[in-house]
Amino acid sequence: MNDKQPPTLAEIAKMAGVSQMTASRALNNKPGVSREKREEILLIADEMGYVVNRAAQKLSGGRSRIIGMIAQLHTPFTSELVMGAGSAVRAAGYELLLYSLLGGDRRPPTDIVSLLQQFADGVIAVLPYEFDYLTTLASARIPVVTIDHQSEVPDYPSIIGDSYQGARVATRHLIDLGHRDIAFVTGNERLASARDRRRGFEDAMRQAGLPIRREYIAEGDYMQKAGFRAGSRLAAIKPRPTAIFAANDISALGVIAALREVGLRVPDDVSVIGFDDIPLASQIHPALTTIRQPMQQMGRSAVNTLLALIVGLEAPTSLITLPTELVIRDSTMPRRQEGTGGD
Amino acid sequence: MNDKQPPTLAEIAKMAGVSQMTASRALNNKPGVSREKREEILLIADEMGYVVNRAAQKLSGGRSRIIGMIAQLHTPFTSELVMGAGSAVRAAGYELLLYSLLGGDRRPPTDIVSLLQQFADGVIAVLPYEFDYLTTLASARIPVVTIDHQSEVPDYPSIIGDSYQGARVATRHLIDLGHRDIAFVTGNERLASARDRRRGFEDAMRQAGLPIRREYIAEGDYMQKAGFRAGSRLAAIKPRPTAIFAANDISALGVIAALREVGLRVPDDVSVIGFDDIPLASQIHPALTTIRQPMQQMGRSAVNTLLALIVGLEAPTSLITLPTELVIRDSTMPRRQEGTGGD
DNA sequence: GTGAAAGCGCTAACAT
DNA sequence: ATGTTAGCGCTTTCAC
Repeated sequence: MNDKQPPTLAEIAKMAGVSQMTASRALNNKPGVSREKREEILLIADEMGYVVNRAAQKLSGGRSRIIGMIAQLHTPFTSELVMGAGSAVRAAGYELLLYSLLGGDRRPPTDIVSLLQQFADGVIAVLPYEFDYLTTLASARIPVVTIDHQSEVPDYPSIIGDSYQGARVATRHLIDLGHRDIAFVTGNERLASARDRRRGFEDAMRQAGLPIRREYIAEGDYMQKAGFRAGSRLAAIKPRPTAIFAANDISALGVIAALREVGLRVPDDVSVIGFDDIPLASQIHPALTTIRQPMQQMGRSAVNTLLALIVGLEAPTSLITLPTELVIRDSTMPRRQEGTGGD
Repeated sequence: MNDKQPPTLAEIAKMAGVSQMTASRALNNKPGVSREKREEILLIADEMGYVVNRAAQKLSGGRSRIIGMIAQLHTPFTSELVMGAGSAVRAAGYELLLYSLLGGDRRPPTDIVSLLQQFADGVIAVLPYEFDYLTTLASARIPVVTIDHQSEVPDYPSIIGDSYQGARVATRHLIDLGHRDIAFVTGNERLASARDRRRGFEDAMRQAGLPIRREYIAEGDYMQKAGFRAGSRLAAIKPRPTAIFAANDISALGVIAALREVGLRVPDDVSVIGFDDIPLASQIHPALTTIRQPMQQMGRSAVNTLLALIVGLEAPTSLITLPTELVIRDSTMPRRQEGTGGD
């Protein structure tokens, strides 16, 4: 381990024969330095391998040029969010630091957010909790933007995919294929997106004049395990649904696995449609019909909204809704005419 | 946005009628404070919602109790690592902050690591690069532990799964099933794990007296896309391999998708075995036979090694190799006796 | 255009 | 057991 300490601003300044402030201004691209000096300072800093200490930068009241993000990272959905946010952040000369909620976390991550606030200029929150937890936050010293998490009275700007419309379109797709016995696997209904998808499903059914059977609404939570349980339950009901709309792709995978376990084929026996269009959706067999949500773009929008807030601009709107889109693949097909649904 | 600034140590100290240092000692569980005062200080801090500013803490030479981790987060493998590391870190009263390498990143993340070092007491690196990049690091002011990334001359302690043994066992499994025409899809060979798996494959083949055909070694990089390409290529070779060993599960998924696309069935026409045992492996169809790597435990080991280093202990060993294990599921089966492999 | 002083919130080191 | 001093690396004033 070579332990030569990294150079500090003071050292760079001394080498360049200027004051710390001048060096600081030069390195931060701020006015008030002659072109000559600026170039020399930059050169020296580069040669010395100078890297600004962002902790000190932030502590002294400046910008750290870091965006914090808090999310349950081990899902394809948040992975895509991170990729989108990451590229947007870099394009703006910032860096993204992440905090991952663990699976079982139920507690409000209050101190985590304040931790992030100590380092970052803004934070993006993707929380699988009721909104209350967020508003409980000790203080919002820096801007916060949420994804997939709008509240009725938005305290923070939010980016969401159009879950309601997407769910309607998904349901409509199934109906157009001739299905009438359609089941729904809910998401984590502490999240508005899950409630919206359910509403979308129900409204579409109603508008088609189709009944919404209580047993056909199976509880899920956006995770595969619950999707599997829901699928098992639904497979056992008589008459069995001929189509299932799962609130997201991950739970659709669970549903499909459960269906298979009892010998049902997808889509021949049961059509399945998901939501999100995670990368995996197109890779599995059968390729999943789903509603595409522009996840990477959601990450980017969150960053851009945050960046605007950091610079002091008001957020253009407090709720940005991005459109969703039906992607038809192989897991849905027209209802079979024989009395399949029955038994 | 309520903007009451969070209280500082100074305020807590004043409220408790003690000096800052006493408050600091009390809050950090350090000796030198009477039980009475300590309790009062803790109480006040709690009531005021005091949260230590870790940036300041670190800057002043203390511990921030943060572990940094840098990895390409959007893979199931690293997700598991993060979960393991996250739980270990919490158990020790630390927090984990992550930096995600983006897909296309080729450049050495030098300044990122130094960024992390400014905040954290130690960093875990999972780098999809040659080791050189890491050693290039400006300075190692704080301990660094790597996962899946040992070098020949380890500068940093490393945690790895036993890729060589695992690959031998995987290959042996295929051989025991009667396969002779066995193909191998490589991993990202800039990583030692990928090279080890290839060696394990080759040694097992050799020891069984089986030939290693050049065309049966298809280049991959641990990602699904490359797995798909490899699968397509292998499917077209005559005689076609009757079994394929993919260097990790993700590329095995790609292989399977490619096989399916040309009408081949898994495992009936071609057996496929992966490596890692990501959660998805058991969920897809057919459930994937694979070599289990204790990913969460690898994350935990990395944290514990790091923690020891932080406390000043020497790392017990500089290379911790965790055992791997064969998990037989449905994607492999005995070679069919009819002249299948041929055409 | 440049610099000096002060301080962000905290903790080591050295008092007492 | 407790307090005082100094300083981490930087940026904000406010000078010139």
